[in-house]
Amino acid sequence: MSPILHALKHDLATLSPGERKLAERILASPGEIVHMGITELAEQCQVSPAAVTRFCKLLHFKGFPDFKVKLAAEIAHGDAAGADGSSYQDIVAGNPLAVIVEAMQANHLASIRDTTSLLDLERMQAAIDALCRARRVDLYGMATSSIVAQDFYQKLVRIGVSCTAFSDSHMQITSASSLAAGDVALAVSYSGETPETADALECARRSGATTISLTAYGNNTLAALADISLFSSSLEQGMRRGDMASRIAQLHIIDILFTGMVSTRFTDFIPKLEQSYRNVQQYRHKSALPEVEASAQARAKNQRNPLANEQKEDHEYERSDFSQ
Amino acid sequence: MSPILHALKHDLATLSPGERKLAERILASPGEIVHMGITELAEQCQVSPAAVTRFCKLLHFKGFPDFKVKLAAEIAHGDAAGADGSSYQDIVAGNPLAVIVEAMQANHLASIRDTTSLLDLERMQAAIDALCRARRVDLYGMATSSIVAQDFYQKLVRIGVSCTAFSDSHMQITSASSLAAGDVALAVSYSGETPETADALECARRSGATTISLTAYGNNTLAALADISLFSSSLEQGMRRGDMASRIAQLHIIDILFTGMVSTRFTDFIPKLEQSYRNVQQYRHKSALPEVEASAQARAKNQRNPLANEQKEDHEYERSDFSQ
DNA sequence: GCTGGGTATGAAAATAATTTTCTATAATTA
DNA sequence: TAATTATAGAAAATTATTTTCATACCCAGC
Repeated sequence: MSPILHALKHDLATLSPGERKLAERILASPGEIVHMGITELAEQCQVSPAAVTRFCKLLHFKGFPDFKVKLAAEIAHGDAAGADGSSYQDIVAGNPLAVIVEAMQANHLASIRDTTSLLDLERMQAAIDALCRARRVDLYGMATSSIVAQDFYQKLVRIGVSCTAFSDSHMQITSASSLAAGDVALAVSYSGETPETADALECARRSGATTISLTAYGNNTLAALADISLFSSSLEQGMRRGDMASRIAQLHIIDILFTGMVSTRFTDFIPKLEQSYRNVQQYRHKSALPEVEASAQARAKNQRNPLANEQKEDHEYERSDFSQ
Repeated sequence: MSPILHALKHDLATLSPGERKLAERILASPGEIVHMGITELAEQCQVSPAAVTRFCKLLHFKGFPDFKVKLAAEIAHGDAAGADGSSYQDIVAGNPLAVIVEAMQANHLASIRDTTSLLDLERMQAAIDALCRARRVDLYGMATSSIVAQDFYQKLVRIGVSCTAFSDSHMQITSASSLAAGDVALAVSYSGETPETADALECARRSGATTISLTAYGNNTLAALADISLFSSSLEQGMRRGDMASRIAQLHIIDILFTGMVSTRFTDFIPKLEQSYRNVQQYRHKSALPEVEASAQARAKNQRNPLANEQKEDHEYERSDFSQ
């Protein structure tokens, strides 16, 4: 099921009566909703059109039309399940490797696709702008989410943005306390309910920083706390180890943020980026175990003589100038 | 390509000038159109809004909103970006965000697909078996690749595999020296030429450990050094910032390795996995800033009263039992 | 049982989006 | 050249959506 519908079902219990009527109607036949006007839907649920708009805002959409378009995209994904494997598959025990591989691919592909179609470009742009203007950037995340924070940290350091990504929650708070207006704090959490991360973001907010959250789609504490809330696709109930797909989706968003930043301030950032890679190559210590090179050369077919080796290396630096 | 876009392209020649301008704009980036109003599209094409409505009617839609919803559903099917399904797009400067998003999606989808199809299941299985048998696992990776190593580290710790993932190259060597036969060392590097990583893997090999490499596809030092070499998809030449896609692909492989391990030794690993998540919830400290919860509640409409809040939390633990 | 503060909700006003109608102009043909 | 038709915009009309505001409601505290 699509992230939107999944989130709806999840939140059903916490919604007000009017909102629940809407949620139930939408879950009953999402395909019809996308061809309705706001008035029609409101009538069918015996609520006012205003309630529908409110409801869509609650779900973090810009309004009813925005909701319709995103919903249409998502239920289209669901239809395509099978052939290309566009729907999430749970991962269970004792499976042959081939099945695991297929399921994993399906999950990862679906989570990237769903995340992209949920994306709100304006909010994304707002986040990019804030990050570009920031004097300092703080990144918060625990456990799985700390990986995502670390990843962004590495990227930001390369373009000379001063930033921290402590995985220690005390340090997170300490750092958050020293933020100022114009700075940015970005908090990552799959559930959006990790207390340590929420604390840090709240602390950053009080310090006057612009706060950004990156969580699974749906209503959660972190998203409510943040000035700009970004979402990755959420998985169905019963999807154990959903954090694998979510982490991929979150990195996908980080990549978009980062590329957006570089694109926005191209002339500032690109030289720094290039320089940082050149310097890593230049100042890198040569192998500590000289024999490694020799034994590796003997085994690697493309490194038969020193000249070929040199050429390969040069080429490699150019080609993968942004990679390790 | 979707039927709508296909029909548009087909009819291009027969359309009037104004209509052709619209058709071309729509074909240029269908993904943007679905988030536009009729006025915005009209302006960009320098035609009147009336022309847009006429155009939609011509295509047998009820009107512009109807067209948008149907188009959204269609491009969701075939993911407009990388329509052919498998070609990488380079990421350049000064692009509008929508283009960046499309390119990023295309790259990530392609890199997961390509990686999967490159997969050698036998080697994969061999790696899984070695990892399952290992008394101890060492993970090596610098910079970007250290993220991947850290990620695997977190997963392995959760199932009680003793393992290390130092990002300090001295510690890597130190740890590698103390490995024994039956242990496993896994080295991650996009280029496969990172000297520090190669040193560590070589050292591990000399200690008698089974060595596994995870690099971009192709001949490289690391792959030559390893007993089992695993590959992620490599990007085309000239692909700058290829490490974004490569990291996603490498995590994809890590996920397969991990799931394969859990699947192989299900009864050993699953209880540990579950227990580790339960313990994280149980021993977690409550929010250090009590007001956070209150202020979050005030903002999060789905947490309107303490009872609903409790219910939500309980439910949350069950649902996201494997996530932060 | 009343009071006060918050929540939920709809009515109506305001705004925005879309469609229709009407008209003008340019192109085409008899 | 005049009649005809296709094209396309301006403006009006319509419709859809959002916002604002007022009210009713619920529940805790007195």
